[in-house]
Amino acid sequence: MEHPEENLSASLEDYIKAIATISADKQAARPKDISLRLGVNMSSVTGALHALSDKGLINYAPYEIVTLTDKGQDVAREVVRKHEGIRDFLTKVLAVDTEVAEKAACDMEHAVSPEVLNRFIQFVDYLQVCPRAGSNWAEEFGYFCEHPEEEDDCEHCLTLSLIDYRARKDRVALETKFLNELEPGTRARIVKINGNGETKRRIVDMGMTPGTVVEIERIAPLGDPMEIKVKGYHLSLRMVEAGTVAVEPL
Amino acid sequence: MEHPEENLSASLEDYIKAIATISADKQAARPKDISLRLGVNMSSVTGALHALSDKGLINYAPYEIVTLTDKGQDVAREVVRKHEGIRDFLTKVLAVDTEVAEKAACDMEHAVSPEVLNRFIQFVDYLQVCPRAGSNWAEEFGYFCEHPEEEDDCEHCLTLSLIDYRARKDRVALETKFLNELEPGTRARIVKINGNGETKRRIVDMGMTPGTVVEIERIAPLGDPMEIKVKGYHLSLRMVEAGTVAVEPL
DNA sequence: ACCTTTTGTTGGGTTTACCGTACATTCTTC
DNA sequence: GAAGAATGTACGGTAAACCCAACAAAAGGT
Repeated sequence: MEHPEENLSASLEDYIKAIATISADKQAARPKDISLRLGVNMSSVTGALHALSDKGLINYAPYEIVTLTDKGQDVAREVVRKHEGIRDFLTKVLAVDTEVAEKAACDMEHAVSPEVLNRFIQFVDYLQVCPRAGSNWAEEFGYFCEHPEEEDDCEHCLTLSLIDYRARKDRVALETKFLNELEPGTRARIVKINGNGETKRRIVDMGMTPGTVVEIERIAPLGDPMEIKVKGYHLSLRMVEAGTVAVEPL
Repeated sequence: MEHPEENLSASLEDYIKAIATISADKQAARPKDISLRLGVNMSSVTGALHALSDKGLINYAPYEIVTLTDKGQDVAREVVRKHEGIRDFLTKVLAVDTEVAEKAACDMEHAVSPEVLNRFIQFVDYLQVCPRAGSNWAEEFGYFCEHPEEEDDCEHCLTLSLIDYRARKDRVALETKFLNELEPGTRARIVKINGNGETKRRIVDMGMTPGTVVEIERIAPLGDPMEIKVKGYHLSLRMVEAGTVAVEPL
C-alpha cells in the first residue's frame, strides 16, 4: 500500500482548513462559503472539492453539502494546530498584532516544518515556565520594538521577574491540585502524573509531561470527558485519567 | 509606468538567491551550478533565466555566464537578508540545529512578511540588549526543549543574568568608543549618534539607532569605506560618518 | 406553479514550474 | 584540430491552480 500520510498541497490544506472552520461556525460548509473565505472563484472550489474527495478527505456529491470524513478531520486538526501554534507564537512572543498574526500564520503555516512548529509551541510554554520571563514579557519586547532608542533602563523588569519567580515557586507547594478539580478556562502547569504503567504512558504520549502548561477548555454536561488544550492540541480526557495528573494552577 | 517593486514568485526568488550565492563563491554562475544547487533539471534553469532576464534582473545570453544586474543585486540582498534573518532567529532564539535551520529558512523565507521578519531580527537584537537574557539564553531554552520534566531548578540562571547585566552596565561608562576605532570582526552596541542634522538622519535611516547591535565586517584597504552589518543588513559607511557613532564594544 | 435569483458545475483557457528528449554549443584531451 | 564529454537550449508535455463564460439545479417570492 501507499503511504497513509497525506501529502497535501498548500492550496488543498487551505480548503480543508476553510471547510473545518466554516463547519464549526455553521452547520455545513457550502461551496459558496468556501469561495468567499478563500477569495477564489466558485469553479476553483468545485475543482478542489473533487481533488479532496478523491483523496478521501471529504464527503462530496454535486449540489450537496460538504462534510469532512474522519481522515479529513485528522488532517484539519493538524492544520489548525499548526496555524494556532504559529499565531500564538507571533502574538505571545513576538508581540505581533492579532490581526497581522492571523494573516501571517496563514501564509507561514505551509512552510513551517513540524520540527520548527514544535519549537514555536515549546517557546510559548517556556516563557510561562522560565523564571526569566515575568508575566510582562511580550509587553517589554513590544516596547523595545517601538522605542529602540531608550532601552537600558529596565533593570527593574529583571528584578521584578526574579521576585515573580520566587513568588511562583513558593506557591507551588501550597497549590497543588488535580486536573479534574479545575474549572473550565483555567490554566495549570503539570507537576506530576500519578497513574500506573499503562494509564500513565497514555497520558504522557498525549504530550502531557511535567512542566507542560495545559488549559481546561470545557467539561461535558455529564461531567465526564473533559476537554483540555495542550501545546496547541485539543485533547479529550476521562475524569479518572485527569485525577492522576497533579497540577499547579497558574 | 508599472510598479517598480518586483513581485517575484517564490521559485524565481530561489533562482536569484542561488545565483547570488554561487557568484559570491566562484566567479560566475553557470546554469549547471544553479541546477545542482536547486536540484532541478537544466531545462528548468534555462526557462527561469529567461524569465529573470525579461524582468531585467540578470544579464543573460545563451551560452554565456550569468550575472546579476544592479536591480537583481538589490533583490538578492533583500532575499539574503530575509534568509539570514530567519535562520539566525531559528538558531539563536529557538536553538534549532544549524543545518535544520538553514533548510527551514529556505522553506519559510517566501512566506514571511516584512513585518514579521522585522520582529525576528528585533528579537535577536533584544536578547542581546535585554537584561533578562543572559549570554546563555539559547542553551537554556535548548535544555528546556530536551528535558521538559526537570525544569524549575534554574533560579541560578536568573540571578546570573542579573549579575551579567550589572556587569554589562558598569562597563558601559568605561568602554565607549567610536565606530571607526573598531577592528573587523568585533561587535558593538550603538550608544549615541553625535552627527549634526543631515548626517545623523542618514545614519539613523540606515537603521542604526541607539541600542542596535552592529558588527564590523571589513575595512577597505585605503581605510575608508568600512562595511558593517546592521540587523542582518550589510552597509557601507564612510569613516567620517562612523566617527560620529558612539558605541559600546561587546 | 412559474419566474428570478442564487448557487453550483462543467468545459475551455491561462500561467507557473516542472520534466524528458533531442539538438546545439563549448570545453577537453589526445 | 577533431572526437568525445560536458554543458546549455528548444520544444513538447504534464500537473496544479486559478479564471471566465455558459449551462444546470435549487431556493425564494408572488
